[in-house]
Amino acid sequence: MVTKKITSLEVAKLAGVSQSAVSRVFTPGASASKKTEEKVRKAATELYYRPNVLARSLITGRSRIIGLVVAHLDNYFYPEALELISNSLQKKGYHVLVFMATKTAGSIDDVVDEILDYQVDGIILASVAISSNLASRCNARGVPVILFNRSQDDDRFSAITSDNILGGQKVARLLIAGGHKRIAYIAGWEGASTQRDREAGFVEELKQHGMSLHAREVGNFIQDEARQAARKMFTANEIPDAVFVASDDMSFAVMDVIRFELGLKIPEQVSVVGYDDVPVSSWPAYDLTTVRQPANRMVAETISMILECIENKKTKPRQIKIDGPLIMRGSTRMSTKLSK
Amino acid sequence: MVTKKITSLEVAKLAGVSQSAVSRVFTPGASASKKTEEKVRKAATELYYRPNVLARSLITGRSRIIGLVVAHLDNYFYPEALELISNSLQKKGYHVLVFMATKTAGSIDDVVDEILDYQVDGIILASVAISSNLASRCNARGVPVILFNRSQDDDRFSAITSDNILGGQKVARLLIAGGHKRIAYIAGWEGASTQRDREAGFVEELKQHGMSLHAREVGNFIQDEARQAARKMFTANEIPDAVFVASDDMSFAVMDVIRFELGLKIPEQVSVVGYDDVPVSSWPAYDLTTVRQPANRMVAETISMILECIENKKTKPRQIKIDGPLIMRGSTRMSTKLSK
DNA sequence: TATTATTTTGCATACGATTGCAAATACTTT
DNA sequence: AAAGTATTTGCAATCGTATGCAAAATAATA
Repeated sequence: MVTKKITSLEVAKLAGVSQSAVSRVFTPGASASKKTEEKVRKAATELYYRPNVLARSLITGRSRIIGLVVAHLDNYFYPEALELISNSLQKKGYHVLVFMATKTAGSIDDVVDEILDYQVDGIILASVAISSNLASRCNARGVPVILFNRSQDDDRFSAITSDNILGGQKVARLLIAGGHKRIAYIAGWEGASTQRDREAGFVEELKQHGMSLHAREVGNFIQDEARQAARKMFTANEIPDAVFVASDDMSFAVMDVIRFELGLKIPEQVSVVGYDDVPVSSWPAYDLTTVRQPANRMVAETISMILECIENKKTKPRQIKIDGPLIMRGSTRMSTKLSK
Repeated sequence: MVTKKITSLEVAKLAGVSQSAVSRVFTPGASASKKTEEKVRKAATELYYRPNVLARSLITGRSRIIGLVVAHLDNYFYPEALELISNSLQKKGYHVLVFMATKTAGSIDDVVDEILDYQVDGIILASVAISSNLASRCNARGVPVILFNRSQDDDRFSAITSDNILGGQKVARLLIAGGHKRIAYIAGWEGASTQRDREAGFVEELKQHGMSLHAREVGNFIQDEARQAARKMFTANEIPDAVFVASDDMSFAVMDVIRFELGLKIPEQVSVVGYDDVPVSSWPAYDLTTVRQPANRMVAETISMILECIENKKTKPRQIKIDGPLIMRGSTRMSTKLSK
């Protein structure tokens, strides 16, 4: 049932040339005459021959595999990013080996070790951190590591994020301009640089205008926790008239609580702003004002960065921040008429 | 900067044993004495040695890589499935090489060819079809192909789906029981077995009750097209009082049109039913009645099936249908009071 | 303790490709 | 047509590991 594997040797025999000739035909940049090329290609298609990528990798030392570690696939920003990443790499002849960074499946370090076992040419960590020790190992093996949507105080790897500080500032300015007086914040997971930067920019800008947070809760980038946070925040004595939520994903949960559990009007009584601009945000049922994370540009930078590092081993890591626009929608009021 | 690669030979030298001894320690099921195992492990950890999966694959003929082709990552059912698949395989020591099946990136056949180049042990096609010719090639090479959420009239590969015919029937029964008189359907892509089965079950059950479709449009599983379909359907002379939409993803678009563009009330004037039960469906802003596709069970079957095929090359392909419950929510009325 | 049965070990080969090197062929040039 | 230059081509080594085989070491038995 299982036919024997077709190797370059079989092709060589059929074409009446040496095995190396076959290899050269399939190796870009190698020399072969028109005549042999023709013979080889004919034999190859006849036998359905295709080079064994693994065998090739063994000798070239390059696998054309990129390891991608991703968490939070439940936040739609990541599937989108994954799709873009995979597509772009596919076009460049690379492919993506995916690893989930779940809490259950051991530490990230173990996952990265497994990735390295596959001799990947590079690693992209999407919203995931890495230990200093393992970072050194990757470094030592010449495997570039790129952080996507997460930065880390370690200049051994590149990090691509949106400009979260600026994003936070923009949100603050918008809410202040809208005449909001009791401005609150629902934080993401505090270990994440994205969370910290968004909050820092937001709070700093409030301060510039003589304001400070009226309330603050933590949602850890998890919808259930965001719901809890919203309940607590909006059943207090003096409820906020605006809330900035650290991610769109959490925002939806927060809006549901505000509207359907507590019966408050958005934006008349409460303005809500999110972060990411995932597709759902533009759906009229939410119509969420948010800061766009330009996934396509972030991915483009990530890809060109990782390929550059692969081509040229001594490329210096860089931290890149990409500005994203504030997308004004219906979840925030601009008028200064008082709520309540 | 880049330290030399650590091979089993280095470890062997340090441990004072032969290379094969090292190999045996790292090969499950091979024999090695306590003493050498100890020496080898010590040397290995000291040098941070880990076996090269690619080299191993070359000789064993098994890569422990599963190729996964996925389209429609924008429909949340698929990220969820991807996460489950990757996690389950990770636990079994396999890993997932992802390929996007975009319209832009050439045909599926080319993609599958690329997958085969990596000597994958198996292929999962999520919502994607494959040509008969290529199927034979996979077969000939002993690479099992499993269809996930899609079936095909070809008994060379296994297919795991939910029971879409039954699902369609359930929806019909529900809508009939709710007293709806003008029942419509918005179809997915007609090339998909899931679409065909859902519609077949739905229409058949209507027929059993002496009814037929009051209106029918095609959305192709694409939100924009679903929106168009809804606009057309609900601006006609006699609009439906219930619509079954072939996927949740399209349902959201349809609901938005019905409520926000046309100002109709759901479920008072129109009942809406979707298919999939993605997370958004349970959010109160949509609160969509739908048929659940039990992703975890579907994935579990997929994994056990593919592993079985890998272990035992002569496993016969099977078509598995998994029943999913109808999830009653607020987008359908049960009372028989007439709409309008 | 001698003999047999069982493990453990190292040697050498194989997996399927790439690539440096030298010989062979093809193309220029005079 | 001969000499010189540029391309092609095949040979053989190599990448890092697994594994059959026979020898060596150990354990079990008498």
